[in-house]
Amino acid sequence: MVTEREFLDGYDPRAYPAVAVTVDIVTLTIRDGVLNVLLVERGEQPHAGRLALPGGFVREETLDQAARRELAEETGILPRVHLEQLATFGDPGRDPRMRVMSIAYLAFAPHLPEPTVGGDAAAARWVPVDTASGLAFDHDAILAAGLERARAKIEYTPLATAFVDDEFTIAQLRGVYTAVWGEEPHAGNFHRKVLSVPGFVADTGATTQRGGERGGPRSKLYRAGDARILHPALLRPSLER
Amino acid sequence: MVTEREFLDGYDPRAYPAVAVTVDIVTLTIRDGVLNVLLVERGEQPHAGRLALPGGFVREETLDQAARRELAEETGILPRVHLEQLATFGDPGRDPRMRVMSIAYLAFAPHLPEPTVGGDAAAARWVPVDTASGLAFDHDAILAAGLERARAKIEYTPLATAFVDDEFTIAQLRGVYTAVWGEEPHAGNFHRKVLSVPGFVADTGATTQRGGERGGPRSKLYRAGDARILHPALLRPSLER
DNA sequence: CGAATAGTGTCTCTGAGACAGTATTTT
DNA sequence: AAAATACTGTCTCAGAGACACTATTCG
Repeated sequence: MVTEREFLDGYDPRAYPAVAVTVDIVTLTIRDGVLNVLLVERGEQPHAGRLALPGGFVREETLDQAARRELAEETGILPRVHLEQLATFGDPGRDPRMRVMSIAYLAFAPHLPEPTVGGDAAAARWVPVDTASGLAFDHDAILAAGLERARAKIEYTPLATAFVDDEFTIAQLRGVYTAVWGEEPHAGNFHRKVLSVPGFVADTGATTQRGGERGGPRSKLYRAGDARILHPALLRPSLER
Repeated sequence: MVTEREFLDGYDPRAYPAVAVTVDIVTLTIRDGVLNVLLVERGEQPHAGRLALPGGFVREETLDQAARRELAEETGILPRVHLEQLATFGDPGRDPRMRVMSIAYLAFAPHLPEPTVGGDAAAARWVPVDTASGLAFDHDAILAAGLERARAKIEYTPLATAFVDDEFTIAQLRGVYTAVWGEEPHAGNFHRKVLSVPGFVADTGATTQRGGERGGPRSKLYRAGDARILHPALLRPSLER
């Protein structure tokens, strides 16, 4: 990594152009069957009034801690959120003021109430991903990277369970795939498949209190299983193969 | 990302603790059937004398450009190397001198001569990944991340072709999978599979000049095809399913 | 010649997807 | 009753893996 000539003990960091390091978070959830992303409205220039991903400076903490802290500040506490590093965006000029390295994180959240504006954010709100464009800075690209990661990740990991409540039905889980992929898997085959993948879901023995709103039997309730990867994977129908 | 209160127009970056930003590169190649990684020997403290991943400071350039530039400086020019961002390592204390954000890159290189020590590196050399441990800083973890990425990536992309010459035989391609995965796919099934995946390889019409060293027919020569993803994928035999 | 290897044939088993059918619950 | 939905049965086809076989070329 750091080479000898450039980074001697006597090296003075202040002799180099300053670089700011931030984390920006693509937080996804599903509301009314639609994939939503958490955005904040910028109050200051540049890009005042535009929507942006929540984020902030990295302090004396790990990057993961920084992401978790920022997310908690924006939305109130988030106990069971899945967080993972996505990619780092640091091209010159992405922020007009100075060089900013943004370490993007991806978060999968279950359905939550409206975000509590506890932190810095002037106004944080959920926005359907279809209508989230024209974001500040290069956040359109960061969001796109997060969406693609999420779509790929629920294929071979049980992370779709991070979008639903602790106990859920197979139909609710299917709703996650429908919302994230933008297309509905075949209900019957999906059902059998989910139950056949070892460790994906665990039966609770309970069922829902009533059937669907427009009829239908009560469904069994499941919990997330202990598998960390899905074998075999659930592959997206499209993505021309 | 950057919030209003913390990053006003009058914000003074020098008021914050300085952060250095580097790129570190996991460069993989195959030498004599063994997966090797490019390492440099550190001349200065900390970790003087230990091996480390090559890398250096990010200048006024994109992160991809920084990685490509550093790699060229360490190894002489690299025309057809595949480079991709891996992850960012920036926990406090990973460098004892100051906060250093390292944006790790992964490079797939065809077999190359010994690296030309054109750049900063005191001594750069290829090291079999099996024997590459005890690296400086947190480079063991970065290397591990690179290896796992490489192993997964050749499953569903044609990037294994980045490890071989422009024209190659199926057996050479199989050697790539053997070296990267650490286990040999079944020769006959591998052969048929590679030819059956659309766009993985393209027939050149030519064959090798002679058969194997210990006998066997001449093999056909192929070039990389135009596929960017492999359908269906080549899955690792192990990785208990 | 004997050994090694390229490339192909074939069989079995798993799993994906299409489709249909049954049971249960709603309005 | 009619509609909706949970869940299951069954068929077909693609593909993975095991194994065997032929053809070619080396020492």
